[in-house]
Amino acid sequence: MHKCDPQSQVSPAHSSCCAPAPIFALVDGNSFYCSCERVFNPSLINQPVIVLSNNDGCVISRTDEAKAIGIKMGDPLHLIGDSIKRHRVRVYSSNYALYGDMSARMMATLAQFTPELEVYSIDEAFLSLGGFAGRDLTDYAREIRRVVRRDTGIPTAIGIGPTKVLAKVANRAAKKNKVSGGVLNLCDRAVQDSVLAEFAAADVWGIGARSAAKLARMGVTTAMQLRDADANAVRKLLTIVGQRIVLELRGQSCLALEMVQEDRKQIVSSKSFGRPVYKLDELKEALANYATRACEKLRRQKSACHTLSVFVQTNRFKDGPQYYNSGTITFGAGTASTVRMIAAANGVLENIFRDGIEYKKAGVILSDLRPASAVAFSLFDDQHKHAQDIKAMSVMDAINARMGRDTLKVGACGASAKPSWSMNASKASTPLVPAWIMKANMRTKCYTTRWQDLLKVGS
DNA sequence: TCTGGGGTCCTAGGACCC
DNA sequence: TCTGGGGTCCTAGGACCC
Repeated sequence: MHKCDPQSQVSPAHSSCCAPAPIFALVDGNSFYCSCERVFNPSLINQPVIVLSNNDGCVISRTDEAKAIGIKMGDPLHLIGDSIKRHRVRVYSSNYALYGDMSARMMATLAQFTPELEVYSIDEAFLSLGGFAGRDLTDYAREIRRVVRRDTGIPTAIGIGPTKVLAKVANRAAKKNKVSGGVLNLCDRAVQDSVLAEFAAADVWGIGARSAAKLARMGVTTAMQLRDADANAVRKLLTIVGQRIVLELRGQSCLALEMVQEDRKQIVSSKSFGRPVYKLDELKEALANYATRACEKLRRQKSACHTLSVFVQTNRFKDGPQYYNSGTITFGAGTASTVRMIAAANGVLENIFRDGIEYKKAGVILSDLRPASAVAFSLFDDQHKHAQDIKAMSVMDAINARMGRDTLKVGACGASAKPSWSMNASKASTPLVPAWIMKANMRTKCYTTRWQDLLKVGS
């Protein structure tokens, strides 16, 4: 991520004399996951809807109607059962195949409006509108909203500002303030003043709970106060990150648009188990599956991994003895081989495993990633074996890409058939289901990515 | 019974070298 | 034997984001 050091950077980032002053728009899908569900199920419109995290654990997306009855982000499902029943909240397991595809459609639509686009997350994109300064940007943003809605079905809010942080503020304010029509332009100083005065410092992008508490002790509780605070004092309190936010609030752009997606520096695959796990073999099977996912990502970005970490842990929400342990192994010559990774993960696991513990979660972390093309061998590495691995993996990837995920997999992942989601929650905890299979009892179909799930009209 | 998963960046401190 | 500073690299932990 490119960031200007405000210490060395006296003039703004775009210092070139002929380049237009930067203008950012942040487009954000409203209640994105819920909106995706609504696109394929119109009966959800105007209803309270929530989407749950993995294992149907807690709330990660909610519609305005769900917010209105007091359901909060992160609420555990099992604590809001009453409210769900009373208000007939429609509840869904997350369906990332669907959301990922809807996201791609939204981004493709946005790309029609500017060549300079940064896909920031699954439901957000920054657009550079610096080249459109001659136009009425509020009108332009309304047009963007209209077309995204028409072509994807997703409602959005758009915030405009001279910096990313101000565009973020504008976006949040646009969402809250219904009269703005989903668009707010914060390029004007007077508008900035009126919005920032009412905007909580804790809601500014980059200010989390810890930082908000520190600022409050300084007497800073609004975004306006933060903007007008002494930048050096803020730096002392919140490091350079906080100082950058102050400058951004003042309209000095420190965070640039990043159009190219850099390769990941770390790949994590970890999950809580659907049921308690005690046995080494079960952990091995779970980790084999996580390592498989991680290596697929690794190969997709054409990297090789030089460090593998494995961790296991108990349920941190449960009273009683806790256990966490992790171990690491390094590869002299980097690898992206699922087979090698699973073998290595097993080795680490045997070192950190203790008998008689109720495990709740495990995972693998691949780090020290470097280009696969630059793997360096020592005298003792078996280069022939390495070449064979690469060939085997590319065959496996090709088959899985054509025939579907896990058509071909390593034996250590377990032979268990894909579970049937028609089973209910209580049955899902029978030992027949592998521990690493996630609970998802309320998953919708993959309308956009599987032929057999295509929506039928008029039948 | 039931509480997500996957990322990034920054800083401080230790190890090591000259 | 004692004393000293400066530089780099690495890692763990904290904080934040979606």
